[in-house]
Amino acid sequence: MGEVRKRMVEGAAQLLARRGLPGTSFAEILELTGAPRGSVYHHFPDGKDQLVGSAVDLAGTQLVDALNRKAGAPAEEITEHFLHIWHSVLTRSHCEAGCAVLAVTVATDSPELMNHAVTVFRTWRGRLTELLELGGLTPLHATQFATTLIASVEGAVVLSRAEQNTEPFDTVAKQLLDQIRRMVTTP
Amino acid sequence: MGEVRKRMVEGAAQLLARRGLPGTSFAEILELTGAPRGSVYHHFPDGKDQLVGSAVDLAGTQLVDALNRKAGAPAEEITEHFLHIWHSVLTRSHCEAGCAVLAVTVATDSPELMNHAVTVFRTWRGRLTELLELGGLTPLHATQFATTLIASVEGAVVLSRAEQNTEPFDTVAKQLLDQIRRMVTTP
DNA sequence: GTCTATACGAAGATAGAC
DNA sequence: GTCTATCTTCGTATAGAC
Repeated sequence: MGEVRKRMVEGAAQLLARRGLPGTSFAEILELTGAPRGSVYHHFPDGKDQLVGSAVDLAGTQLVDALNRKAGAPAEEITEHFLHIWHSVLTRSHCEAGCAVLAVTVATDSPELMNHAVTVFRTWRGRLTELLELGGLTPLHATQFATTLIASVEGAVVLSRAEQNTEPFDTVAKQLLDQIRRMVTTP
Repeated sequence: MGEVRKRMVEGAAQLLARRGLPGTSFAEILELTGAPRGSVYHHFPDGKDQLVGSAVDLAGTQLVDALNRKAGAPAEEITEHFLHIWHSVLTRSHCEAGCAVLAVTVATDSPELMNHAVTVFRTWRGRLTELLELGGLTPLHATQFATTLIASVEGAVVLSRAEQNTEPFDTVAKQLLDQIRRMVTTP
């Protein structure tokens, strides 16, 4: 896997999160990464869809990798970690960035690209469910809470980005933590 | 307010919800509504931003109007109604449509348009807070839950649309109802 | 692998007649 | 208010040399 290609995929993921699908053009990616224009279709013969699809996959695996670092921890800690990751996305970008995968789902017409996004969402739900179950939740609670956690955080990130303020996110995060604590203490 | 203009705004709102900001082009709007091409810049002298901004405003007021029909009802019923509205958006469109306001926030570069979206989100939070408080919640619980309700539902709609299935939404909705019931019974 | 140049199409916007 | 025609910009994609 080439170094240039990797930088382009990372750049695309960043642009998706910050400016959405229409804002993720070749011109912007090349400017951001300094990659050579001539190599775009060398690395991505299928064009933009292939590049964006790779960026979605990258965003997917990055989050899974981050979650896996807490494998075996109690469900409450898994939740805290998941919330921390997304809080960092907001703070590190001064509330300019959101979720690259969500950005694709609401703007693409390509079934191919949508499949990438769906796969990532499924993977997140699946892995989060496993980790929560490993962390002490019943299988039912684990699946249900994993879904709510992802949905709520995705929505909270959207609200906080719109407001340019982490307050909406923090408010939602607090309630999610309350919820997981109740689940842990009263099974 | 002209009849044609109204149809164009409604069409834009629908396209935003279904195909996102890039999919909401003049050509599509004209095809969908049958409006005359020649009158686009007559009704919207400031072009696309003005049209999309109006569509966002429309989506905003439509939801507020729908919520207001339950004014005075218990908090649990307000919550059910809010969930029902968004569930209908999914089922009526066979999971093809989502939230027009969210679609704009993650794809626009225009601060002007973002302001429209932020205002709508704030209005929703504000009105929902009032209705929940009117329905028996403490002021603190009302603000907090209003934010969580909007964030969770927005995220759940995204997941369900991606999956082409209301299951993620239903899972999240169930937990939100559990939560509001706990808030009502244990103040 | 990378370059320049360019074709092609889509979408937003404008001009001027009716 | 509505029409046709046209301009411009931008973004994707291709061609062919180095």
